Parts: sequence; structure tokens; C-alpha cells
Amino acid sequence: MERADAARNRQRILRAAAELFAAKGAPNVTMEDIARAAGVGRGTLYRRFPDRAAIATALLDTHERELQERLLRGEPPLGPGAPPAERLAAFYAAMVELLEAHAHLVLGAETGRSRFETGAYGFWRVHVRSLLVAARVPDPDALVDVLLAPLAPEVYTYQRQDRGLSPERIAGALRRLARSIEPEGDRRA
Amino acid sequence: MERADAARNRQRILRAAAELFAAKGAPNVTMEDIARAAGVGRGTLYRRFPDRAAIATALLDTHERELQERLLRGEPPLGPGAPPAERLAAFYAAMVELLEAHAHLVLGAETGRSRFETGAYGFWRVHVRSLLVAARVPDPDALVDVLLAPLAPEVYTYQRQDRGLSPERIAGALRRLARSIEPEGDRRA
DNA sequence: AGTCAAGCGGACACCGTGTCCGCTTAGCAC
DNA sequence: GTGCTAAGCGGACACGGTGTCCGCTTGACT
Repeated sequence: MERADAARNRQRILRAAAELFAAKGAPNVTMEDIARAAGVGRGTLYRRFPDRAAIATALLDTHERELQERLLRGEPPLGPGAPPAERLAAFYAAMVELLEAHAHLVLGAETGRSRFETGAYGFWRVHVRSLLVAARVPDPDALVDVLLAPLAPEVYTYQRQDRGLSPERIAGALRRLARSIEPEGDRRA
Repeated sequence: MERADAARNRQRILRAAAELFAAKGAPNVTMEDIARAAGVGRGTLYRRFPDRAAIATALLDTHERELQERLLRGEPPLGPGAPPAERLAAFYAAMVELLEAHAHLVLGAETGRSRFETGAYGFWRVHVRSLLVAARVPDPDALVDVLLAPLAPEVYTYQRQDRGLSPERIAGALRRLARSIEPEGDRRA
């Protein structure tokens, strides 16, 4: 179990990190910054969180779990019951909401290669793959990462900031993509 | 115009960098490594190439230009003449070949956010966007980055290495994706 | 041969990372 | 409340990579 001062410091670290990420963007925040803002030493910071990504992941965790819960046991079309293409479209919409709300965190936690190593990616992957299987799409293992690629935080922020697209337009494009997923030979049937 | 010794050093730098990238993977090669292997000082290296990405980009340039040429003026289905969905499928196939042949370079040049800032991305974007316009797809501006996302080098190497997928399977998934691009209301028509 | 600017390269300062170790303090037993 | 102990703390430190600066060298042109 965790000592009281340790728990207090964990809270202070997370609070300070959240503010800094929001203010300056995760990639521009150093571990030193966080330690100073939280009023703890560098050693204390590293004791719990090996790097910036771990802190961002901890901050994201709640939100991601909540979405995961809704995917597993929520109402359709997000939860079970709706046709696979509709569930995929609903998943995309929910991810756009999540990216929109926490872009600065995701950009700190799931950037570049490390994106694939997070538990969250594994979860999204299993979920979407099961939808593809249900839709009887050929070779779901190859398609699943292709369909998850546009949800990379770099892509989303490029579309939002550099391209000036609204969340709605991005969600719309993803929705059309989701609905185009059909079994081989079933198109124009 | 460029002095003879300068041109010689440029060649030595590019040659040395190509070997190091292939041997150790671009992200693990430091500017110092390249300078030493090329037999030049750090100052000389920085004079021409501001960072590792610039070197990798220079090495990729030839191959990318060649593909761009084929897209503009080559035979169908890559070049003009074929239906948009087929041209998109051919583009995906060509990109898979390029990624397969030069993954270590692309991983050095077009990783993370910087991918979107390269001239190459702009070219691919214009090309695919024009195909979407020709296919009368709604909101091509939002869809184009979505369709280019799976070509991010991180995604490709994840599929190849962590997932053990063959280039053919990846290309197959992308081909099916390309063929599912159709005008609104035209599906199942 | 002389001039001079382009080119060169190593030394240097800086920044962020991650570790290590002596000090502090919470938690507990009595 | 006192004393013990291990968990927790934090600053100092070493390291590695980056990018710049400036005195020296050398190619190119006359």
C-alpha cells in the first residue's frame, strides 16, 4: 500500500502535468518542468513515472476506460446489437470526440511508434477486428490497422489545425469509410 | 555554384548516411555518427543538412520523384486513363513497394508530425484528392488524409514487423479499401 | 602568384534525461 | 510519546546528443 505523502505527491504530479500539457502542449513539457510545477524533485517524479508518456497515459486512462466500457456493454450502435458497419461508424465518432477533448494528452501519450505499444491500441484493435470478422470482411488482420491509422493523433491534429477541418467533417469522412466496409463480392449486390 | 570539395563532401555524407541508416535504423543514427563515418566535421555536416530528416529526405528524393512522374505521366492504372478507384489501388500498391524498399529511410525522414511537412506528402495529397474528386466522392478534403494515414511509415512497419504481415496482405487490404471508394448513394446501385 | 570568399571542422555551451545516494518522515509497535 | 525502520524524497551528477561559432584552410578565378 501507498504512503500518504506518496499519494499526495502522485496527485500533485498529475495535476501539474495536466496543466502544463494543456498550456504548452505535451511535447514541449520536460520532466523537469513537471517536477518543478508539482513541487517535487526529479527523483520523486521518476520513481513513479518513467517518462512523459506514462503521465499522459495515466491522465487519459479514465476516459479510455469509459469508452471501452461503452463499447463492451453500452447501448447500440456503440455497444453490441447494431450492424458491424454502424458500430464501426459509432466507434469512429466516439474516438473523434475523445481526440477532440484530449488531443494534447493523446499527443503526449500515443505518438509515433509508442502508440502501438499502449494497452489502449490493443483494445481498439481487438474491438475493430471483431467487427470486421462479424462483417465477414476478408483478411481482417491486415485491414484493422489500416482502419485505425486515421485515428493517430498526428493525423487528427494535422487535419484540425493545418487543414482547418471541423471535427464534424472528419467524423463524416470516417463515417463514410466505416459504411463502405462490406464483405467481398457483396458490393453492388 | 558549388565548389568541388563541397560537392565531394556532399556525396560522402550521403553515402555514409545511407549505410548507417541501413545498418542501424535511421532513428539510432546521430549526426555525430554520420559526420565521423563521412570523415567530415560536425560543422560541415550541419552546413548542408539541418537534421537527420533532411539527409533521409535527400536520399529518398530520387525514388519519390520517379513515382511522382509515373503518377502524372505513366501508364494506367498508375497514370491517367484508368478509373479513379483503380488508380488509387495502383497508387497504394506502388507506395507499399516504396515503403518496403526504403522503410529505413522513410522512417528517418517522414516520421511523426514532420511527415506532413515534407513536399512528398503534399504531392500524394494533391494526387489522391484529385482521384477523389474524379470519383465524385463527397468532401474529398476530409477523406484524403484519412486515406493516406495507413501509409505512415510507423503503421507500415508495425504491420510488417510486429504483426508479421506480408507486403502482399497489406497491399491487398489497401486495394480493397481503394475499391470501396464510391460516390455517395452509388453503392449497391 | 595573389586574392578572397566559400568551405571546413573541432571546441564549446546548452539542454534534457535518467540514476544514485544520503537525508527525511510516515507508519507502526509498544 | 518514543523509537525503529523502511518507504519515500530530492538534489547533485554524469552522460549523450544538438546546434553554433570562429579561426584556419583551400579551391577558384585573375
